[in-house]
Amino acid sequence: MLTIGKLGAQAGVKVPTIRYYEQIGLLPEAGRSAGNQRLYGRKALERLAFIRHARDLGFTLEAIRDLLSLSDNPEQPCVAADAIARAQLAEVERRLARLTALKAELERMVVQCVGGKIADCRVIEVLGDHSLCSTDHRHPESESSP
Amino acid sequence: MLTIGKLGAQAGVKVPTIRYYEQIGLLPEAGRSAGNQRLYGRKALERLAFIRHARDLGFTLEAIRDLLSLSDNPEQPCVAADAIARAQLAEVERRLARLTALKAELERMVVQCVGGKIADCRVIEVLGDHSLCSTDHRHPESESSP
DNA sequence: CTTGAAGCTATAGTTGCTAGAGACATTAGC
DNA sequence: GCTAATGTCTCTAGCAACTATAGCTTCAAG
Ligand SMILES: [Zn+2]
Ligand SMILES: [Zn+2]
Ligand SMILES: [Zn+2]
Ligand SMILES: [Zn+2]
Repeated sequence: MLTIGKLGAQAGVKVPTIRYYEQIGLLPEAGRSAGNQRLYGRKALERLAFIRHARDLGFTLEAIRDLLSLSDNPEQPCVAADAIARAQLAEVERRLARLTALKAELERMVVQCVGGKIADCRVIEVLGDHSLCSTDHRHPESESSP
Repeated sequence: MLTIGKLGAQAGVKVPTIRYYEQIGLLPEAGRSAGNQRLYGRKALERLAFIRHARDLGFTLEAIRDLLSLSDNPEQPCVAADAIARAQLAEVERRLARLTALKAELERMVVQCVGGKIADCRVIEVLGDHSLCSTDHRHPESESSP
């Protein structure tokens, strides 16, 4: 049996994050010790490691919630899980495309600046005028982190 | 003079976002009409377009705040602005590297799954065990959107 | 047996907006 | 001139996915 701190250390997840996951129902309520401290077993560690890994791969908590409930039914077909993964792949590919364009623009900006006064700075100039950009990098819609 | 709606349409920024930018001090308080409605001139439009463009390029509002205050002093040297742009470029490059690794892992996952039961699903399996991954894609630290 | 680390709850803050409620202003049609 | 439809006003609350703080209690080492 692991305390929350050991569990977090094993899974690479901070203690408040574990409590947060429990609060939003991603982890089941942990059993408690006599002194009211959470205690975890091997299954909880596996589940938390799954969450951590999926987060590392950029899945949202909502997607992870679905993946977890799928993995709780091992006899079901896996098409739904695969669809979630493919959607995540598509999302990553979209971000990749956008970041590639951003990188190109940022490189252009910093390379073109010859380093004088702000009034002549190419960085400031380009930021003020998208028509100076070489690509259409504008923000289409929603994203999030990884 | 533009109302907030026209300004937003011109700059490609939603009305509540403009009010939010004013609230956090990124835009100066706008003048008001007799009926207490905000009115904007050409300078406000330029400033808002600058913000929008910088957001599109992934700069944080904090970075944009600094860039704006730099651009308000046109006689100063531009090294600080260039440093902000280079930091943003570095950030984009870090995200790009990470997303590239994620893409590889996700592709591996979906390709390896032969589509049977959840119990045999490669997607679920890999999510549960990072040692099945081909790269070290783990989340080092902070990120945010672009 | 004492002390310091680790745990507990509950609340609030982060970033960059977005959505809603309910009241006032402006504009278009008749 | 009047009314209805937008547009704008303020204020508050909510989103993701945590992180931080405060003020407790419990546990483990010396
Ligand atoms: Zn410069
Ligand atoms: Zn541009
Ligand atoms: Zn599968
Ligand atoms: Zn992995």
